[in-house]
Amino acid sequence: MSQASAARSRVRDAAPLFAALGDETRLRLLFRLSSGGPGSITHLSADSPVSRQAITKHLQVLSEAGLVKSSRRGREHVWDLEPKRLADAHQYLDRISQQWDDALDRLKKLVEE
Amino acid sequence: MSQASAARSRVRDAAPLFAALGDETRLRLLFRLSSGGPGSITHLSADSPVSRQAITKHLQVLSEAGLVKSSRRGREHVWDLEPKRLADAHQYLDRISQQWDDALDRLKKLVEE
DNA sequence: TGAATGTGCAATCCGTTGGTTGCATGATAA
DNA sequence: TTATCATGCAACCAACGGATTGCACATTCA
Repeated sequence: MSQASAARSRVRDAAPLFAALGDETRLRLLFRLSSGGPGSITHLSADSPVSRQAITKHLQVLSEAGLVKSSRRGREHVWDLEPKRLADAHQYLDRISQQWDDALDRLKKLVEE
Repeated sequence: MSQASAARSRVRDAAPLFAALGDETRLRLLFRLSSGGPGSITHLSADSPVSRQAITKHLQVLSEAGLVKSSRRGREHVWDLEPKRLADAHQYLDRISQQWDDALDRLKKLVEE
């Protein structure tokens, strides 16, 4: 795979991931899950100002982005974090800032010569 | 400030930041700026499949999120990265994964007792 | 001055999204 | 078995977002 097409597929993977993080309700859900542990939909929507259905939809979005996963326990659906995916987001940011630092270095050397 | 309200204001700050990152065209712009250095609107939109106006709007969004800044040079507007803001995004992710690790530790100790 | 270049502004379009409400279904506990 | 509780499904709505086009304005260069 060429460098350019690798960059394209990175972007295609990263955009929905960040988009999923780009909503207050969803971020609150993530904070809630990371501090309070796994929980059912009803449980999670009890802490929230919006309706249960809204929470369901948000969990769906987070799930499609790979940030959470669910498992059945009796009649409940219990949702939990998927921390690997957070690490992915980290990596994308690293990649950008690394490129940036490299570019600055090149510029610096160019000026110093 | 209480812990809860600090968390709320973090969320309010982080959501638009991630939302700005959650678009393919904008991510490509960031990669382009981080690897190719600063550039004018016309320059940046030359590399892109979408129109110049679209690029302008995206730069506006990135600017409101604090990820880029512009300066005039003659009749051009030159846009550049604002790397501090990338570091902010890093921090938010750190906070979530840290909380998660802490929660896991607590759970572990609870089970071990 | 006049032509070319870089940008901004405004209107418009259409798909997506965040949210709601109402009802149906499926599992559990008394 | 019959309430009850946790979800799912569907329709609907208002607002937002990404993109386009057309035109105006400002700056520069010949």
